[in-house]
Amino acid sequence: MFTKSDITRQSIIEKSAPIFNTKGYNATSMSDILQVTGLTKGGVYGNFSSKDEIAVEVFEYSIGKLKDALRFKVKKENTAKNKLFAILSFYRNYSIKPLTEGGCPLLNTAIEADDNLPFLKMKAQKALDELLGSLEYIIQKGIQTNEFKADLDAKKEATLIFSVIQGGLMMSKLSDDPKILNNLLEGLKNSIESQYLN
Amino acid sequence: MFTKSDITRQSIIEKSAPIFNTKGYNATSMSDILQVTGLTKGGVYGNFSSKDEIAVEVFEYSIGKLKDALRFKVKKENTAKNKLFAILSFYRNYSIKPLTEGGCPLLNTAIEADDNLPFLKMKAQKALDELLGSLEYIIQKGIQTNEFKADLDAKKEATLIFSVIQGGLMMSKLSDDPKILNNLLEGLKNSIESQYLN
DNA sequence: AATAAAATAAACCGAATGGTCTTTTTTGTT
DNA sequence: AACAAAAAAGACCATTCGGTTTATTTTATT
Repeated sequence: MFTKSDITRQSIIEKSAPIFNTKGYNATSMSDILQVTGLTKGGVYGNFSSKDEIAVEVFEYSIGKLKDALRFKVKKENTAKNKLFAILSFYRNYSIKPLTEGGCPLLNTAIEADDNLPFLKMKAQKALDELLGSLEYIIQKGIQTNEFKADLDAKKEATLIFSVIQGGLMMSKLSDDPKILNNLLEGLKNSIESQYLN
Repeated sequence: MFTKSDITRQSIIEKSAPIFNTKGYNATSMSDILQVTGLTKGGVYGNFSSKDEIAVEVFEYSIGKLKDALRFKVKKENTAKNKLFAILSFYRNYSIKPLTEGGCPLLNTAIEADDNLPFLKMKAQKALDELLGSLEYIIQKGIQTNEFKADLDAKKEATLIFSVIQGGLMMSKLSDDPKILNNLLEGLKNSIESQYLN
């Protein structure tokens, strides 16, 4: 059963997620969180011991949502090619319609945390490993089933695809132009079609 | 002639740059700046009207240094291919040996500023445009001189190269692993060699 | 050397920060 | 309905925030 505190806790996480993802960890204040949750300090600090703890759980919540959405789209496809295409299609227009307001939580957290917030950096590292791992796994499977060329370097290709997505996201968001990312995704699609397939 | 205040102003910018680029705009406090410059509030606010003004000039200083360094390396080469290679070589090990402590100021500023700091976002937008433009120009020139294939899409290729660099930077920095970026750069080099040349 | 101007020091300001603590309210159990 | 336990309210705290103001020192000009 869900205790009242479970529900409040989850509500704090869900309502704070867009703030952390938009303003970042440093610029998100406790009073922001109080405002968006409608709670007072007692209510929040009764359920979390610190802002850091909220930030960590918010990140895991946001990244979990992203992973779930990707998994859902990938699972529906049967070929490695179509699984990769599903991932690319997931990121189409992501710069203007992200899953969580503020853009990609991995990118945002990675940049903000890498020099100063080790407790968040660790979580982001793990998330990156998992996402890259999934991508690599799909490609590896494609090779094993003879759908993809045998000499493909799965890890290398996974890294390339993900770097294009993340770099493209940054550029599209900065330029307020979803086409930058979308064109890159189209390019990836073409090169998968022309270079991966047997 | 340089007035005393010119020198102090420049010294504040240069000494603050690593802090802004490492901690970000929000996490950099005026007292950080006082500490690193050895000045007091009077000394700093006599030369700058606000923290925002310092942040903007620091960004332009850091991005200027990056552009200068790139220009210097590019100018030494005579072919479009070698100019592109010079750019790739500039980013080799950038995640562990950046020009300015804290990594790429464009990437850092883009991510922190895009939702909340419009005055910095504008500057980062302009910097991205210029860097992409230079890249595109090199490729375009390569096409015009018949060094590169005529059907190359210069803008598209420039965007792809830069997205890989920026995405790779993020991943290398997050994973504390320069090889991620270096391998991507090597891949870019190979694909320029095999797909651009006539 | 005297003086005017530029630059810096240092005290001060109100507002906001993350966090604590006690009191009150809400909840589930009997 | 009574009561114990859990949860939330809200006053309170020291510290830090960016920024202002006045006094002092340093610099350049004569």
